[in-house]
Parts: sequence; structure tokens; C-alpha cells
Amino acid sequence: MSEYNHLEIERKWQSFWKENETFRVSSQSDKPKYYVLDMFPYPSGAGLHVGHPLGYIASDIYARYKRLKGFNVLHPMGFDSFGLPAEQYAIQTGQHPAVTTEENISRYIGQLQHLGFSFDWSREVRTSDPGYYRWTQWIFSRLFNSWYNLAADKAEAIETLIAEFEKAGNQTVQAACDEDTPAFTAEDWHAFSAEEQYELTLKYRLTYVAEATVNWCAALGSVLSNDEVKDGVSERGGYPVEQKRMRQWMMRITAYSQRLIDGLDTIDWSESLKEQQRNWIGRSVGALVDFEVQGHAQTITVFTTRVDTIYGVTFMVIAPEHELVPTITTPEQQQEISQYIEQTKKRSERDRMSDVKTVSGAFTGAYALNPFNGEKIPVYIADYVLAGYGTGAVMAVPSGDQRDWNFATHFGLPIIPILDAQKEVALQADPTKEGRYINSGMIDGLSYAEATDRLIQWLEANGKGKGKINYRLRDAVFSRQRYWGEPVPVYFRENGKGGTLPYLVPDAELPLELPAVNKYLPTETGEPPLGRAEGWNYQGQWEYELSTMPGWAGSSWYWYRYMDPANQEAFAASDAIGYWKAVDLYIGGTEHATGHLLYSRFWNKFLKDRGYVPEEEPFKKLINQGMIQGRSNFVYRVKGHDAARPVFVSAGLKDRYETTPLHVDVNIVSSDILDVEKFVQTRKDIVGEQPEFILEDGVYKCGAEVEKMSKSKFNVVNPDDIIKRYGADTLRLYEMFLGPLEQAKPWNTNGIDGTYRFIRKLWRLFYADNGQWLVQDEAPKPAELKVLHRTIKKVEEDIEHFSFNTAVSAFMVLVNELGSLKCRSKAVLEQVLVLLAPFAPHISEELWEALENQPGTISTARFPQWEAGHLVDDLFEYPIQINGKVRATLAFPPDKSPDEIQQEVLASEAVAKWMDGKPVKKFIIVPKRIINVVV
RNA sequence: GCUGAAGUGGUGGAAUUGGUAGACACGCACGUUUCAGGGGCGUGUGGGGGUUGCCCUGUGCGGGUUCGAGUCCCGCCUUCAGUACCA
Repeated sequence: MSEYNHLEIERKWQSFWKENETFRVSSQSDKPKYYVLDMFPYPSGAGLHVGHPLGYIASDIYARYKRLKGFNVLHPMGFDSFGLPAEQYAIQTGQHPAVTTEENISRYIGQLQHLGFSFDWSREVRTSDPGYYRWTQWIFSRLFNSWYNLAADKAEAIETLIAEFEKAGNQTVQAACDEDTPAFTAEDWHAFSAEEQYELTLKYRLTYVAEATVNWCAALGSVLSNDEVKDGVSERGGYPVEQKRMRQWMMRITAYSQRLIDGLDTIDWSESLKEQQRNWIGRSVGALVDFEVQGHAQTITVFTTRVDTIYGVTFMVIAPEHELVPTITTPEQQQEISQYIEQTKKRSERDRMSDVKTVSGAFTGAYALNPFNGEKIPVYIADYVLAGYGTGAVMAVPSGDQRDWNFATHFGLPIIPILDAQKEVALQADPTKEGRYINSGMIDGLSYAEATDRLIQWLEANGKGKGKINYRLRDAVFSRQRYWGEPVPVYFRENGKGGTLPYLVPDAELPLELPAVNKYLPTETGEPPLGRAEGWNYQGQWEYELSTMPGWAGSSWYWYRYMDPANQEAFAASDAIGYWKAVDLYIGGTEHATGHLLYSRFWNKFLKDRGYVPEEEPFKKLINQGMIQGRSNFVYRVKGHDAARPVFVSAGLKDRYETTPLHVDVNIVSSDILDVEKFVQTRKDIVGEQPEFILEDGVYKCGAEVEKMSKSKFNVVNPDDIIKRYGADTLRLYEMFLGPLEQAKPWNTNGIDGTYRFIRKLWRLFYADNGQWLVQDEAPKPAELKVLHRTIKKVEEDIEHFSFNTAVSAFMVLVNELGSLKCRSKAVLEQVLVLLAPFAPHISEELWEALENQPGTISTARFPQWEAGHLVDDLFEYPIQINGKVRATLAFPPDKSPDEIQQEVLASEAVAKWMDGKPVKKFIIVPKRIINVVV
């Protein structure tokens, strides 16, 4: 083939790779391993758009590069195939989600293959395969059979906990457990029935059942996790979400809070992503302080990060939901309190968030006593205190906290300054930690750090409180009231007291397969869809759990399955895990920061604790590719015309009319100029019978705006069309060339011709326009070697830094220069192909094959290793600055000593002319840069 | 409010981390090719001036350090992303 035909070449090599299983990788090799992973996609019905492949192209370039560098590279792909859209579609059409999913996956695979990715498809996984979710269920069972030993700071088998209970009850055990766990001794334990003992262990297991306040989305018929709720509405669909108490499966992720924070320091992720996780976990160091309530036996415990402000406390505020509210409210205040609680309940979460300015609250009539000075302070309730954070009670310090200050001002409560460095606290709060304490009893005159230590010591010595680290992270809700997800491998058996207890389905009986149902909706009694399944019970008598696992279950361990995807005995064989260990490079979007990426780290740490995997962190390095946004085009319809005879005005003239902008399909717009004919043909719905177009400069220009790429905005660009027109190699290069990988950018095809031109220029280094073969077995010219090795070095560095856009630029320079040098040398052009193979694999393979097939040349190994680049410099030209201005240029060999250079420079006529006979004050040589002379 | 990132030509973006700012590409202009074309090739292209193998100016704004600053320091402004009655 002597003409560049991307369609033919790409088809040829894609089937070559497929038939030869070129990218199949073994888990046994003498080579060093490298694991490159993409976040696997949910196979949606819309197929891929040009934004999706961005990360896959980057990872593919890196994987191919690593192979050329002699690594054994694991680079798999699979599908996160449980999810909402297939189920919604099933509800509408009755088609089983498995069918929809299968169709979508086939389409995805086809599209991915057309991009020329080097995935090892023999390792493909799908989370909705029973052979896969068997092991998701198995991991769930391991979590159920584990507890978190705080003393050892790791998860252990539940048996070790039971052994402790038998020896010493639960008083010496340090464990992460439910707050309502009662105390018992070894004797108590032995006196309990088997069911009672079992029930107690449920309070310690890492996955457990609880009555939890959950985000209930009625429209979706399911609960959502906190990260699936955005601004009080569901992330998918934007439906309203309300708080509801329901029985739920929970994951005790909070046991891992500190380790999830600490682990961040050991991994190579972007600072912003780590920060997002840190904020989500929300560690705050502070203290618990017990306040006695006057006239009551109970105390109210508050959490504070500023114990040092304790002498500035002038009142206390507790959440309306606080358990002591009914107890401490005085009869006189009863009505006001009830009214306030009623009013709070009516306000949705969203209202509470949007309305942060209004001060509201109610006095309970009760007084608490400051443990340090016995001061009597009134106790209020207010909705700015959240029941779910800390202890649901705060000590209010109006001089140091603006919210407390607003509250105090509104209710006429006193404000006491506590630091000499505080600004006038009558005007506003000053949260400073500077200066020395005043009005502060035992800490008067101390600094912030001294005071905090002293106070916590006092609290602990007097049993009035203690230092405490608090986390914002909540245990994760693990139930979804949906059909298309992994069944929870649990059934319920009577406990002999009228209730039921959850028991695991034995491992040998996994997978617990998803049963058939007649409809994918909740039952009439409000049970999840699985309630419709006939005979859905264990051994014919005990009902299975009816909810399924959340979307993140299957994705929280999938990288291990790729290591050994067909294994029937384990989620992956230990020698495969021992070989691949963890993901070296993970590429994906930032939207999973507080979801998938956090849960995966949690499960990984758990699996490590229980000895199933070797590494504490699953993803060593993470790159977030930026989203490719759509660029929408608009036409402007003039208002006030008959719908059958609409008038459209070109963007430049639209200000002269009253217009309605309408999205127009970007695929019939080129450089913002509308293909009017196609528009009229394809959009009968808006053009009517006789549309009129007001043109400018003879064409109709569209308006444009950057928006998210979406079908409804008519701005989706399909990679298939681009591949057809320009080829996958061009698309790959172009997406990389578009800008830095991690940066969000709107899609445009403005520069794609330049990339296509580059590919054809490369082709013309090998074949002349008339199809004649140009490459000869001749010695490379020095200039060719120079530019070649400069490029190799640059590209190597760029790939290692994921700066693919500049690497592509370097290729363009290389090909331009070799073109003008009329390079014919086989040795040089071979290297060019190796260099380019990760980026544009099809054309590289094709030209490599052509090289091999030329008579008279010795066939070498198919794609040898990447040869390290080295600089070939005979002379280096230094611009010479005299007092800041470049006045001359001199060339020196790279090994010349600085002293010799200095002598020669000063001796040279060109320089002396500008120095005017003045003495040299400074002489600076920056190697390979510049020479600077100051006189 | 807090946290993180970023402001460079008409456009996307480079700049070896303190060393000739604007690489590479798009766009545009001119030229060229027996070029039908939106193709190929070449030249030019930050702004201003000019005696046209020259000068001045220039990286959001204002200062500073340095022989030398897009890059470092201080103070502002703007944009994007995440997050928030978190005690």
C-alpha cells in the first residue's frame, strides 16, 4: 500500500491484534510488572462520545510505552454493568436489564476497538455477571464476619472477638461498634442464649443492619448515599430527596477514618483530590466536655474544637432532635419548644441550607453549669446545630464564633471577651487564637497551646470530659431498594423473641443469583422489587434480604478480578495478586473523589487486614483527566412569526431582533457556519414549511456556548464519525494535542486538520507522492541524529510527566525537520516509528511492516525496545548578553571548560566592541542557555 | 466563608522550573503548484515605530528581590472547581 488510507490500515491492524491476541498478558514473567488501569465505564445506551476516550487514550499511550520499555503490562477493560438506567428502561419497557446491558456492552466494545486500544480483552470483567458478583457477595460475607480491633488498629475475624467475650466480656475490648452496645461481663456472656450472643456480635461486625436516617428518593424508589445527593436533589435525575428512617445495611467505614486520611500521604494523587477526601472525612481535633444540667441527673456532652474558649461560654445550644430536649424543657417553655420543633420538621434540608442568615431558636428553660467555673448558662435549641455531627450539642462562645455571636445578639445574651488580642467583640466575633487569655480563671495569661493542654488535663483528671478526635464521615448505607444490583447474601431467621436476625448464606452456595421478577417496580406493600420474586427464600423457609447492593459495591474491588478473571476458587489467586500487587497507574475522572475512590480504599484496607491482599493502598498513582465539554451551536428564531414560516437570523445580526435561541446539531455546523440545507432537511420540527434565513456575508453563522456534552443539547460528537473521516490515529493524537490531560476543555475540531496533516507528512517520509518507496539503508546524517535524539529525550520526559500535548508537538517538529532534511535513512526512520507507536499505533505498525518487507533490508524483531535518547551536540550556540542585551552569538563544544569559554568570549572582537573597555563585574555562564556579561 | 487550581497573541496552548516569551497547531495574509475544488508546498503573523540585517514595549493589576522574573516574595483583582450553619 503506497497511499495513506486510514480506513484500510486501521481495520487491518485492529483485526491483526485481535486474531493474534497481541496484548494478552501473563501473570508470570521475568520482566518487571506494571499495572495501568482505567476507571471502567457504565455501559450507557448512548454509547461513547469523544469525551470518554480521553483517559483511555492516555492510559493506552502509557501502557504501550511501558511495554516498549520492557515491562510486563496489565492493561484491562471491563464494565460496571449494574446501574440505574438499564433498570429505568426495564420499568418502561419490561425488557430485562441484562438484555439492555448486553447490547450496550457490545456497542461499547466495538467503539473501543475502533480506537485501537491495547486492552487484554481476555481479562474483561462485568460486575453484573454471577461469576463476578459471587465474589462481591463473598467480600460482603468477609466484612460481616469481621470486627475492627482498635487496639491492633485493624480488622480481625469475628471469632477473636467472641473469644474475648468469653474471657472478659466486652469491657476490655477496644472495638468500633454501635453506640447503644450494652456492657456485659464474661459471666453475662455465658448466660446469654446463642441468639442473644449472636445479636450482640451484630453490633461489632463491619457490615451490619441498622435503623438509619437515610436519603430517601421517592421518585427513584430508593435510598441514596450522601455522595449521590447534590444540593438536596438526586444526582441522577434531579429528584427531591427526603430524610427517612429505614432498616438498612451499613458499612462501618468510620472505623477506617484515620487510616483513610493517613494513607493519602503515601500515594501519588493530585493535591486537590486528596484534599477533597480529607474534607469529606472531616477530621477535627477537640474535646468532649460534660455540662451538668441544673436540677437533673443527666449531663449534656458537647464537642468543641476550642476548649480554650470555655470561659467565654454564655449559653448552650442543642439540636432540636437531641434526646434530652423532652427531659429538660420546663413546663413554661414547653409550648414554645414544641412549636419550634414542629417548624424545624417542616423545613426541608434544602431550606435549612439556603437560609443561613435568619437566626432562630427557642429557650428550654433549663440551665447548664460550666464545669470550670460553675457559671449558670441557659440551654437553647436551634436548627443550626446538627444532630448528626459531634454530640448534637455545642457550647456557645459569642465572642469567638460569628454564629454564636448572631444568636447572642438576637436573644440578648452576654458576650465575654477572652483574649487580649481580640478585637472589639461588641461589634462582631473574633475567632483569633492570638494573645493571652483574660476573664478565664485557671488559664488567665496563658497562650492558646498552653491553655488547651491545661484544660484537657483538668477535664480528664476530674472526669468531666476528654480530648477527642471527631470525624464528619458517617458509616455508609449499603442497601438499595432496587432490582438491578447484587443480591445481599443474607437471610433472616427468627430470634425466638418475635424478631429476626440476619444470617449469611454459606460461601458454598454463592453466587446468590438475582431472581426473575414480573415487574421491576416496588411491590404494592412498598417492598423492593425482589419482594416480587417467587420462592425467594433460603431453604424454602427463611426470607432473603430484599434490597440489593449499591452501585459502588462491584467497583470497590474490580482491579483484583482483572488479575485472575476466570478463577472459580477465589476472587483472584494469591500468586496473581502477589505478582500484580496494586494498580501502578489509575486514570479516571475526578467525580469519583468521595465515592468510588474512597470506598475502594476502604475495602482494600479491609482485604489487607484480613490477609487477602498485600498492599495498604490500591491505586499508587492517579491521574484525573479533565472533562471534555461540548460546544453547543445555536440558531436564532425571530419572535412573532408564524410557526410554518419561521425566520432565522444569523448570529452577528441577532441583536437587531427579538429572538429565541435554539440548539442546533453541531454535526451540521462547520466553523460556526450552518449547513442550511441539511438543517432544513433534518429539523422539520422547527423549520416549518417555508423558513426564511437572514444571512450575513452570504452564510448563516451560529452562536456557540460551552456546555456539558449531552444528547438534549445536540452537541454530542461521536468518535465513530471522526474515526471514519480522519482515522483513530489522528483522533488519538488530536485528543492529546488539545491541551493538558488534567484540564477541562471544550471539544472543537478546529485543529484536527493539523494533526491529520502531520500523519500524512509522516507517511510521505516513507512514500513519495507517486507512491515510490523512499527509505534507504543509508547512514544517518548528523543533523538527523541530532533532532531524532533530542525528540526521543523530550518525548520520554513528556510521557513520564503525562504531558502528552507537548510530546505530540515534539513529533510535529521532528517530522517537519526530517522532511526538510530529506531524511532517507532507515535507521532514523525506524526509531521514529518506535517513538510514535504508543500514540499512533496503526500507522506505526503499517510502516514498520513496510520497512521489513523491503528487499535488501534485514528483518529485525517486531518493534524492538525503546532506545533511550541521548543528546547529540557538536557545538552549542550561546547568545551573549552584555548588560542585559544580546549583542553576539558564539558557539562552543559542550565539553569546553567555563574558564576557556570566558577567555574566548572576552577575547572575541564582537564582544569587546560592546564592552567599551570597561572591566567585567560579573561573568555568568548558564550551561546550554546563555552567557551574561555585566560591565 | 473555607479549600484547591488558574490568569500568556485573534484561538487552543508552549516555555527545559530563574536564562533570547509566544514552541507546536488552528486561523488569517501573501505567494506558489497546468491547483476544478475546502487539496499540496512556501513565506509572514503579540503590539507600536522605523533609516527595514533596527529600536521601544509586552505574560491580570501594583510593588519588591536579581546581572536577568511568565516563573520567586509582598499586597490586590478576576475566573473555574470542590465544600459548607461541622461547633
